[in-house]
This record gives sequence, C-alpha cells and structure tokens, in this order.
Amino acid sequence: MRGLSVCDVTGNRKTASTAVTIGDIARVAGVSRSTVSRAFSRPELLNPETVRRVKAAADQLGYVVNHAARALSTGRFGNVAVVVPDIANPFFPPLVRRVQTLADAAGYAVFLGDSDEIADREANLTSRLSAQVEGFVLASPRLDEQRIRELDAARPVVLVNRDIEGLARVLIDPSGGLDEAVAHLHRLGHTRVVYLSGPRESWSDQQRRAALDRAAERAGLEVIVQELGRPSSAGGRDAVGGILTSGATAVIAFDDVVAQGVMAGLALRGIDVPRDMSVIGCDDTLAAGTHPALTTISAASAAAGDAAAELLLGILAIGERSDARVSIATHLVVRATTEAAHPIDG
Amino acid sequence: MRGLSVCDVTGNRKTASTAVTIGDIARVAGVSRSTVSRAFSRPELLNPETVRRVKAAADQLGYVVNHAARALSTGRFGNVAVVVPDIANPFFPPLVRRVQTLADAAGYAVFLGDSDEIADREANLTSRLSAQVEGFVLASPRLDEQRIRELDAARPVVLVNRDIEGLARVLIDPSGGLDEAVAHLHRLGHTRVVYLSGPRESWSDQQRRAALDRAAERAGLEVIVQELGRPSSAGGRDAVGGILTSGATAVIAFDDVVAQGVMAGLALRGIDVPRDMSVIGCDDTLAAGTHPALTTISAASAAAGDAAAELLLGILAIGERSDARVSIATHLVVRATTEAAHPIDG
DNA sequence: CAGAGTAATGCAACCGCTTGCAAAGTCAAG
DNA sequence: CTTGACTTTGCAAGCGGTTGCATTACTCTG
Repeated sequence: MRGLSVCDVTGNRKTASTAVTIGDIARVAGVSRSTVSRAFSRPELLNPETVRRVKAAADQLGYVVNHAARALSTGRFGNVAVVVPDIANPFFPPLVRRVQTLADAAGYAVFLGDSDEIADREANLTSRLSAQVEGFVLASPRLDEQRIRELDAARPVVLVNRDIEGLARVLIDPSGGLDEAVAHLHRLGHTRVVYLSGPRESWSDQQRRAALDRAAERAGLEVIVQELGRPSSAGGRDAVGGILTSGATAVIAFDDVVAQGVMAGLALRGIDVPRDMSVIGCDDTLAAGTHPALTTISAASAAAGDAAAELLLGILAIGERSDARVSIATHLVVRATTEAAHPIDG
Repeated sequence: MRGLSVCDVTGNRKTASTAVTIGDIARVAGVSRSTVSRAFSRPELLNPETVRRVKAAADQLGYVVNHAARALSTGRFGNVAVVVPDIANPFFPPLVRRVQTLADAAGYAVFLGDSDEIADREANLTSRLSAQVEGFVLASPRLDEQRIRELDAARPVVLVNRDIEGLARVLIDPSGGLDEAVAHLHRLGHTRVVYLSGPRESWSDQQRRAALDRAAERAGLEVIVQELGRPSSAGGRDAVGGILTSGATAVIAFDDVVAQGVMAGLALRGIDVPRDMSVIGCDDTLAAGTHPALTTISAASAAAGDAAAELLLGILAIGERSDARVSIATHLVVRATTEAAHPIDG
C-alpha cells in the first residue's frame, strides 16, 4: 500500500506524503498501468465504463500526473519558459502575466528566467531550461543571434523585441511613436534633443535610435545620443549632468523608468520640467503616475505578451516552426512633461 | 550515432537537434553510463583521470543534464515555484526577482504561477506544479489554511504575508508604519479616515485593518472601512464616490496602486490632494513617481523575497521543515499627499 | 460453425538518469 | 603466495509514465 496515504475510502483528506502513481490507481481500479495511462491520454480506446472506474479511483486517491515522468517518454514536457532581462522593469510583468495566463489555459506551466541584463546568464538559463520546456518566449533577449538560433534549433523560440529572420517574433515598432514625438518637439520649437540609450544588446534600443535618427533628420532636429547601459532610475538620475552640458532642451529616454530617474535628477538640481527641460519616456509603464505626468510613447506590453504566447502555443500545437513577424504600433501619449523650448542658458 | 549532431571533433558547433545523453558520452569516453553519471554526481568515487575524460567528452558534445530524468530517479527536481496573486502588481516583481536570483545561484530553476487573485486557480497551479518542484514560495496566498497545510505536507512551503503556525513564513508587519501614519494624520488634525481594504482572503489586509484599528483607537481617530475586492488602480478610482460621502478627510489605501487610483479619481472630480483630501498608500512600490508624490508605508518586497528564498533554500538544503517566522518592520514615508485636515464641506 | 474482423486490455520495452551491489583490479600485510 | 581491504568500474533494476504489439473475447459473415 505504499504511496497512497488516503485516510480511508469515505473521507477525502489526502496527505500525499508520497505521490500517487498510476500503479496505485491500477491496483485500486483492478486494471493494468497501461489502462490507467490510456484512461487519461487516449480514453477513446477504452471501454467507457473502465474509464469511469479509473477516473473515480484517480480522484479518490488525489492523483495528479507527473509531468516530468510523462515527458521522459513522450518528449512533451507541458512546460514553457519566459525569459526576461529584468522582471522588476515594469515593461515585463504585464507581458509575463499574459504569457502565464494563456499558457496555463493551454495546459502549460511556465518557468521564469531573469537574466539580469547579462547575456551569459541568459545563456545559462536557457540551456538549463531547455531540457524541461517545450518552447521559449525570449523577451528583449541579450543573447547574440547565433546562440538564439542554436536555442531555436533545440526548442521553438518566440522573440519579443528582437528581429531575427526565420524565427517567430513580435516587435513593438517605435517608429510611429517616435515620429509623433519628434514632430511634437519640433512644433514646440526644440532643436536639440538628447537620446538616453538603453543596453547595447537591446534590439529595442537600436530600433529606437534608428527611428529617432530618421525622424529627426526629416524634421531638422539635432539628436545627441548619450549611452546609458542598464536602464534604471538611478542611471537616468546620473545622466543628468551630461544632459545639461549638451545644451539640449529636451530628452527622450530609453524607457519610462529612465525618464523618471532623469526627472528626479533634474528636480534635485532645481531644474523645472517641463519649463526648462522637456522629457519623453518610452513604454508607458508608469501610466500617469509620475510627477509631472510623463509624456511617453506607448508600448502595449500586455498585447505583446498575448501575441507571443499565441505564437508559441500555435507552434507547439501544430508542431512546426513559424517565422511570423507580428508588429505592434506605438503612439505618442502627450501628458505634462513637454512644453515649448526654453534654453536654460537663454 | 543517433542523438549527437556535433559537426566534427575539432569544431564545437553543436546543433543538438536531439539532446545529448549520458549514453552518448559513455560511448565517446569509452566508459559505462553509470560512470558518466557518477562523474557528475559523485566524482570522488572515480579515478580523477576518468572524471577528466568524461567531462571532456561531455562538453565536446555539449551535454546538459536532463533534470526531468534525474528527478525521476532521485526525487530531486532542481525546481522551485513562486506563486503570486498578480505579477503585474508592483509589489511582487522585486520579490520574484530575488527569489529567482537566489534560487538560480543555488542551482534551482523557478516556476512562476500567477493566480489572478483566485484561490482555485492557486490550488490548480500548486497541485499541477507539486510534481515537478521541490518547494514553494507562496506570496500573499489566497488559499485557505487547510489547503496550504496539505500542500506543505507534500512539498515544503514558505509563506510571504500569511501567518500559519508551524510553517515557515516571512511577514511584513504593517503596525509600525500604520502607527506612524495614524500619528501623522492625528497631528495634522484629521479625525475621520477611510480605509480602502484589499481582498478578503488577504492576510496583509486583515493585518492592516487590525493594526489600523488599534492605532486609531489609541489616537481617537474614527476609521471607516470601505471594501474593495481586487486591488487595482481602477478599483481605487471607483471608490472615490464612497470616500467623499463618508465625510472623511483622509484615506489610507490597501496599496500604492489603489492609492494612485484614488488620486486619479479625485483629480477627475477636481478635488485637490492634499489640500482637500490626504492620501496614504502602502508598500512604497511607486516610489516618488506619483503626482503628487505619495505618502506611503514602506514594505521592502525585495527583502521579503530574499528572506523567503533563504528560508526555502535552507529547508531544501537541510532536508527538514522549518517554522521560522521572519518579521519585517515598516515605516511611514512622508511625501506630498498628506496635509492638515480641511473638510470639504467646511 | 469456421474464419475474419474488431474492441478492450495487458505485456514489456523504453525515455535518461541514479544507485545498490557485485566484479575486477591493486596493494600491503601475514 | 594467499588473503583481506580498498579503489574503480560495470550491471541491472527502478523512478512514473507511454506505446507498439500481442492476446483475449466477442461479433459478424458466409
């Protein structure tokens, strides 16, 4: 009687000190282990009455399948992984949440990996996980293209904010929002803006830089790029010195968190936003919560999560890779941190 | 030669279309599978030279252990799970991040479960996961005590913000912060405050309510509790009507997100914060990012994550349950949403 | 009523890895 | 030389499932 620790047949308080296996169910239902297995995976092969009896025994004992064991023989793990560079960055939680919800509905459990913005940690996570998941959602991956392709060769990968030919990906296209942002600043009389960049490995950052350059050139705006590495509030705060010496009258930050840091740094120096400096963020993750309310470029991360999850689940359902390229448009959301240009030294 | 898809012995480009197994390594290294296994798990039993040869073969082939298979024979999965009611609630990401980081450092991968504030979904997640993890961190669980105890019987559980005798738990104690908040409001002349409560199943909410009642009684403040269910910005916004009819001059919200919603709702009605209404949040998750900057009660969620991870990893390392009860103190952080009382109708 | 077809179930091998036990080899002591 | 102890390695069973194939018992034809 090992393994089953149900108190008695009438009660249903199961302590499950040792997990219930199909063997236990087989014994109780008076059938073979194969039959129990089939009752769950291919019930149409069995006598309906047998299926009923097996299932009854199963939930009497409180059985729940051991996915790890199942995976060993089927290769199907019932798990997916979502890997992000920093779960504490507000862009990612809504995305992760949608992936988790949709995956759960499709019967998958989800691993979360946080690479801390470090490519090698991302590599470790993915290789460690690839033996227990059926697929990956890599959000803003920091890995180089070759390693991502290698990973995809082993398990299907869906990228978010990274554009690699042949792989499934969902891309938030910043150009719409940046065009609007540049036009907005131009209209307000700004002529020189600094762009506070994100991590070098970030596809999003490259896109934003390029889109901004194009838009700025069209509008005759001068863009000064200031490198920032890890996108954080502190990073934004520390970048303020450079911004001020640049002589720019507006700053576009890699994301809202950085923008908020910039505003904090400006406030510390007694510089008024938006009177003395206009600030625009990206991602719209802080909603109207900043002070003053941040003008920003929307980026529906929840929608990106939905798209990524659907892509991955589709691939797993069909059993073959996809090279779909889903693009999500962005827009400028004007709030209170932008105003007519007013050079500090003027 | 199935399974190994290395291009040649000199190059190291591994395509791993099928995973490399210990059998492959055994063949290459000219030893048995047992020896390969031991080279990784108990190298001290082997001739150092053999270990070297095996490891060389292993990384030539790009081997990575299959944790699922290992788990099947050892019962050790190398996975833990962290379950939260809503990863998009800013209280949780820092916590999850710390758990993930510490777990990773200890060699564990982490599953993320999001129960969407629903007890039954939490139950599904935990039972689904219990066959592939060695332990759980349940953050602000919505499950009833019995189900949590049952889960703990199967796999060690560490609770965050839930106090169950005999289980390991880390508790953020709101009383310090609330005492200070009440004293602060009292000093400012407020006599009637509404408390916007969180989910009924939330231990944190019960604690906050009780601590607030105690503090208010001592100070002679009247507290009106307004029920709110799911803690969200929208919920806070919609609660504004009730708050206004209560005649209170200050509101303490279940968390910062709710507080932000309240402020948005008040702004919509043209009610000035803090002149006409003081607002205090909880958790300090929005930092100084709100407008005006929110007076709130700190709750270091990252610290809670550290403590929870250490507790769980300790339990797994030692192999026996703990009933440690870690308490984390809170403080009031005064910013700009509280001011002297000024009744609206006065 | 023999023979074929079908439905329901069991047997046994296998997935990748671990581990108790036994075998083989080495070496020093008796 | 034996013998015993120890080191190093292999054999084979088992973890909890799945699945191809064989088996059994019916049912249906002709």
